[in-house]
Amino acid sequence: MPQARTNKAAEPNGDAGKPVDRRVQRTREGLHHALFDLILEKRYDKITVQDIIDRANVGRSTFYAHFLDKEDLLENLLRQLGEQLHDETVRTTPPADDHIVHSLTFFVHAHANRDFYRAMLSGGGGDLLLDTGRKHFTEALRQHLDQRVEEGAVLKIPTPVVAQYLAGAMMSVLTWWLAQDMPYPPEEIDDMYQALALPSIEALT
Amino acid sequence: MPQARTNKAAEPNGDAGKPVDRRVQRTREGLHHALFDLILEKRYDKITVQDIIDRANVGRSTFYAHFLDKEDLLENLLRQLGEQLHDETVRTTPPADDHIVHSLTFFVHAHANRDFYRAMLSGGGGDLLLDTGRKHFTEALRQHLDQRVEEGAVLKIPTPVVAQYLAGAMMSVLTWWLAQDMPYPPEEIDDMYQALALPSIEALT
Amino acid sequence: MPQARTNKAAEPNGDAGKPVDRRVQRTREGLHHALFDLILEKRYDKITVQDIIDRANVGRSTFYAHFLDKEDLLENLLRQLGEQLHDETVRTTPPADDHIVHSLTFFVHAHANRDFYRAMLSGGGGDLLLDTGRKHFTEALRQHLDQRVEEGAVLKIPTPVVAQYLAGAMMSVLTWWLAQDMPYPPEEIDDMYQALALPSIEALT
Amino acid sequence: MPQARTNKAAEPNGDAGKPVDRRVQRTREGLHHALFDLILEKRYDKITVQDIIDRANVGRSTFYAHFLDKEDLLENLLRQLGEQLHDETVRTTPPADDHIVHSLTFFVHAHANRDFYRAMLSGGGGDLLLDTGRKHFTEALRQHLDQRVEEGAVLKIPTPVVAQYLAGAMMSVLTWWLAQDMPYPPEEIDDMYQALALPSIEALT
DNA sequence: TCCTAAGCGAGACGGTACGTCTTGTCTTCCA
DNA sequence: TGGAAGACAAGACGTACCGTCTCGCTTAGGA
Repeated sequence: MPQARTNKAAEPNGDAGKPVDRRVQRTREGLHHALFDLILEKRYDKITVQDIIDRANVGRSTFYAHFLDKEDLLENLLRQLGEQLHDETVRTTPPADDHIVHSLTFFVHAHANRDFYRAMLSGGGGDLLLDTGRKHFTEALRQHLDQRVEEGAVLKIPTPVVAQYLAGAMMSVLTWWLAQDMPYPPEEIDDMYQALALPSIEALT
Repeated sequence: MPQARTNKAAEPNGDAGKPVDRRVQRTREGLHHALFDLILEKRYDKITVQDIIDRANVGRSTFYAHFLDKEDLLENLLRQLGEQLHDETVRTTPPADDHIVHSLTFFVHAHANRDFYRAMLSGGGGDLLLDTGRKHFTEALRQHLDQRVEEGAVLKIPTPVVAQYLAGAMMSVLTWWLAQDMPYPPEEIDDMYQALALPSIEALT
Repeated sequence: MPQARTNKAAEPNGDAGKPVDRRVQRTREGLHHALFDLILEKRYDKITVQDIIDRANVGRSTFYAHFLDKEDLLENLLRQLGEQLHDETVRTTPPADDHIVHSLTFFVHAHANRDFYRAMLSGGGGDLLLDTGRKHFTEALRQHLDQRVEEGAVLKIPTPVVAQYLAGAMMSVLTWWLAQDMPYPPEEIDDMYQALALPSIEALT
Repeated sequence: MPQARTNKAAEPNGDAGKPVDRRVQRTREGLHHALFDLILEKRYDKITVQDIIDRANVGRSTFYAHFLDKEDLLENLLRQLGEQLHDETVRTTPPADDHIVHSLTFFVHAHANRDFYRAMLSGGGGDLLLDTGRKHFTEALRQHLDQRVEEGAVLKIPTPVVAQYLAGAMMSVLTWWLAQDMPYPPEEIDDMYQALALPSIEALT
């Protein structure tokens, strides 16, 4: 019976609760790095736990003390990357933006980490990556739309359907763009996405 | 080295070359059935080749004589379902249709086979199902759009991007709809999809 | 849950029941040999299942398909050696023998297989070897003594105690003799054993 | 490289050199107790170091600061019990005794500590117990026999062989007696042992 | 009485072996 | 004699212990 584990990096916020052995932090980061590097080298679904712990110079039991399995580690890694992405989004947002959602940031982030993204999408781990991305995106859209509803707008189509529609379209375009070796710069592909998405949204009310 | 195998269902049409041992056909169908049933019972990615051959009352080597692996069998099974879907599409199409593609058929088919679809999407085999669906859909869209280009229309956005966008949106909505236990009848969810897709297409020219 | 397994070499006797794949027999013998060889090379309790299967060129699961664990394999091996010993005992017995039990055969057998015996006794697997030996010996003694009782003899001490006493003494002398690098030929050490054992037996009635 | 450790209980005699933190003594005793108790509860070879330190409320490193491993701890424990046995032997010896060695004390001691003995013998730790016992016994016999030789006796059989023979027989009878749930009182089983051993010794000269 | 070195609990860690599981190949037997 | 049954090699999995180690806390014993 795989018992629940912490799976939490030490909260970076002020000095709180647990002291958290510095070793723990180092071990977790080492495993993150090891997986990240390995993904760039071989298909995700061919990577074994043994590969990871060899790379990270970590004992087998240590791995299982921190993560439930390879996938759990990946989720953690993705969460971290997601937070990094989110920080960028928030920090770099131009105040006035006629785009419904920060889709550009996605494309830029994918472009910057193209090797990793491509490796994930073609190596069998794409599901998790896309699901994570879709979830973020859907959430952002939902908030945007709900806000408009609160402002009095009346939508012909339920919010979740719209959010799901636009997020799925986004992920699909992103995937295709990466698989084609990014034949357009991030800004251009984003323009296309927005050009397709905006009419749908405008037609909502 | 996994050598190439037949991987072809025996052509059912009378004329063709091979006589095709009736036993072969029976074996293949037995395996199809076994996998289909098992998918309804347990997560796809927890189903083992052993499970399948036990269910089908077939020896291990027999399985590998017909299919490369579990996934190959699934592809075969999906192809069969796809053909069934295609037949329905073609047969039932109303001649004049303001919808760009036969999205309704997808929803209807998913509704009819909801248990199977849901099992696939939540059991780890969703990728293959969605990819197959997306491929069909993308292809239909591409043909539709190319035809319009040939008729002289000038599109602001490259055809493949549009096709990918709309297909991805479709799959995403379909997935959400199934995961939510189909809160709308197929016709209604399809209307929503079309309501979102049409403005984008009209804005293309 | 480790389920019960066959643990039976195919009966060599005429044509009976199971056909028994020849491979099975070969695998079992290969594992026997591998363990036997390894025992001569390193302490028994430092031998791992991995060592054994590497040596025998056998897959891990194959090992566990045939034996419960390392100890189970050893038991099988010892049983085989025991049968070999028993055959010798029966075959070579001089019809008239003033010795109470065939102790000489033990010493001779140990002498012939001295490397194996010594390795077992010093390598942590002595228990099993001695228990097997003691069991054989005790049984032989019990039969001898019971027969005398049936012939009308009256013993001052219960048969099992006597059998246990003499068998334990035997194993102890055997162990010591081997540990000392057999400072006497088998016949001589056996004479000593008999010289010590006979007075006890004669005093019984 | 496991370095040598003290492995010595603090000399109880007052004057000696080192002051020896009282905590040390307490810790060692706690571990002894913990192991002793655990042996009565579960098979010796299923007891882990973790079990022991949990029971003793001791840190892992503390355990290894005092003992090399589980077996080392057991040896210590047995040595302690052995000294207790030896004290009894010496203290309670009747001045004149026609028995060659104090075999009775063994039986009595085993009877008094029957639970512990039985647990050891059936739990995989019997070897160490019996070896310790056999060593004590052999030594006592050797002294007895050597003394007789010095008195001019001529033995037909080398002393070590005889000692080994009688000690092994003793341990074997003891083991059997315990395994049978002690069907005779200690005095009776000892009488049997002596009745079997004495004729052998008398026949020596 | 204070101070300091030691003993200690707690437990993270690298390692190793275990017994289980699944895969895709290969051999044997049987119809 | 061709195909089904299933034995097999390979190797990853998650678990269980081991013996080492690094932390701070507590505490005895010499100053």
